[in-house]
Amino acid sequence: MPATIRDIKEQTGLSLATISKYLNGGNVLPENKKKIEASIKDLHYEVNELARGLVTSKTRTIGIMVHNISSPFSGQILHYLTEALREKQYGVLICDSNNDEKLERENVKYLLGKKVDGIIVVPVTADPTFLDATFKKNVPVVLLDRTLSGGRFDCVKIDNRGAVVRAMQVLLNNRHTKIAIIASKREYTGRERYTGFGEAMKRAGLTMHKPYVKLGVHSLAWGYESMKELLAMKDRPTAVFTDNYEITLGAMMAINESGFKCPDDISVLGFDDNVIFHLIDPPVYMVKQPLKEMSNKAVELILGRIETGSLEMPMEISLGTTLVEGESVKKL
Amino acid sequence: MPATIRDIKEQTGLSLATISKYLNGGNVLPENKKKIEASIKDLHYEVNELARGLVTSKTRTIGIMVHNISSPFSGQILHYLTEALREKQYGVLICDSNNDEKLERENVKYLLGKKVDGIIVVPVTADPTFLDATFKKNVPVVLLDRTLSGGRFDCVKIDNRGAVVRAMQVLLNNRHTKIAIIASKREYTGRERYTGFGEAMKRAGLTMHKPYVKLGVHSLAWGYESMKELLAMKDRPTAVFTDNYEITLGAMMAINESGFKCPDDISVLGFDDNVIFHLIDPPVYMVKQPLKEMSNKAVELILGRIETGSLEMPMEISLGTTLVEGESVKKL
DNA sequence: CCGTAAAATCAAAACGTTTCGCTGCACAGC
DNA sequence: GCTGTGCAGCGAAACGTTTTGATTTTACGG
Repeated sequence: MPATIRDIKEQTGLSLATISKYLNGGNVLPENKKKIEASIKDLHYEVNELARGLVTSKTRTIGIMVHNISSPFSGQILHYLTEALREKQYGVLICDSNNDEKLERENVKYLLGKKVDGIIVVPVTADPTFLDATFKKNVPVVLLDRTLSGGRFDCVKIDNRGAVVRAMQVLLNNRHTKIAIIASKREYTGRERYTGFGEAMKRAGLTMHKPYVKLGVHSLAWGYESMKELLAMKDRPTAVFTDNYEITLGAMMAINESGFKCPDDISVLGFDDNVIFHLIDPPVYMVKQPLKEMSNKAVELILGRIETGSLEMPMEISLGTTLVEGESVKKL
Repeated sequence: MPATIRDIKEQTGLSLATISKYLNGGNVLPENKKKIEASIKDLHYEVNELARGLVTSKTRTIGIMVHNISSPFSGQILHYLTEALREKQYGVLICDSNNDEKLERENVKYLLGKKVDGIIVVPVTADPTFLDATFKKNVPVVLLDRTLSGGRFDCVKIDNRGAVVRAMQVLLNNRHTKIAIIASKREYTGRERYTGFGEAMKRAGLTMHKPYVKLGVHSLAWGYESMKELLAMKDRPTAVFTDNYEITLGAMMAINESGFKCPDDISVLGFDDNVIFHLIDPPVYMVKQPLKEMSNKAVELILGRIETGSLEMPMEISLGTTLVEGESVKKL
């Protein structure tokens, strides 16, 4: 029912090839150009992307897989990514891996089936094999926020270790020595931040007290439970570093419910800036990631690969972070 | 490079038609079935969805347009929607309207260009004409959370007025009479809730005090500024109804910063449940929407339209809400 | 006015499926 | 032994583009 290039051919008397050329920005005589444009308007013609995709095997669509679509982190990342891609006339096919390795594997298959031109992924799994198929099909991949071993893919992330080492100065400068950490050990970011934490402690000449180290999963519940346990200790830590948004939130909930006061009884230093943390009492001292810059860089990288077909070595880009002051750290 | 149905034809000696029939679940002789399956495995064949889509003009893809992808509401909705659609083997093309009418209009065009089989939309614009094109192209649309005038589209939402009327009982039962409202007037939900608010006041024999009515936009800032103004009044309201997540959050921020205490100095009743509101001090009394049920219903509706091609009258489904108790309302 | 290079146009093939209408076969009922 | 019915299978056409290599038109210097 909708008009095709063939209808335009009938109306203008030109050949398919010429019309196609016009549609793709080629040179046609001004006179013919006029005819074609008039005909397009008259017939309400729009190109059928499916047919075009079939012959070019390009769809101008990027697949995006996020670890968990309902986290605020994903919300912001998706906002920036879709904005940047839209600007370049690319569409996005979004998948939620829901922190599930099996689903993540399926998502890759699904996206390749949809013939996306490239994939941006915030990975759940540490094992990079789930992306093998993209390699075979020559579909470029850019990792976001978390890298994978093997160095086979471009990656945009932040310098997690460095960020934590610097942030820890805040606690150290305020003379904290009994410092705990609540982190996720399942993800790259959590492990990196834990490493940074260890480094900072070591440099300060402090030793890590085993019961103060709470490595678990990326969830509000883990932050909540861990903080409860820390607060219940006879020998309470004076400060806690919390790995991410969900854990920080859970930890603050635990403190608020417990009767203890932050920062009087316990100080908190968090990761992942969010407007929430300016609201709650007290405002939390946080490490803030440059989400917009990360997103833009990821888009730039993947479009570079797609449009130049570049096979250069994958590059890993680490962006810097900033510190957002709060009132959750007490001077001892 | 990837194997096609033609390669299978060569290997099995069968015709294209037979192989296609098999791929689409038709009956073939057990013997041939074996041959085809062996060949598929051998060649790593997978159907080219682009080619299939070209001839069937179905893509098994649903377009989803949300008013603002970085809001927690969208995050949750998207999570449930993608989950339900994935289960039915449908993919999703997600667009962020970013609260921008122009972008919303473009998104419709974009999705239709991508030949989606249907569109689920949380609309920004009140004027339904931006969806006209879907009508012409026979692409079913389901509205989510907000309906549009004209009654031309299926819609899944909650009973906003009723929810507010019932929620207001909490304030009324606690003998509040000086009640303010901070709401967005740009969206359907805000206007409906405002109407419900008015109804509840009227039924209780109370009159709305103009300065207590803050109708503005759906943003943290509006909630924040409005609450500041309310607090600055000589004749302060004793309670405030806040329309949505962002406004409630902003309002709580304003209270916390102002030196006033909730609920001692001012009570708050909010809309949109979120884990945040259990954390902050005090936990907020809230109306909670059944997001999962809403999402599932929307998927059910749109797949029904697509798969049966039904042209029945559009239906509007209103689901009920629940009340989540908090400590933000004071008994007078 | 001719010859030639460059630019514009053309017809036809290709992309990988599904679908249409037809043929051939086996089997049942009379 | 004939007719009728139903099922698998088949070849060919269709879906709406882009691309290729050949051909025509244009422009221009000599």
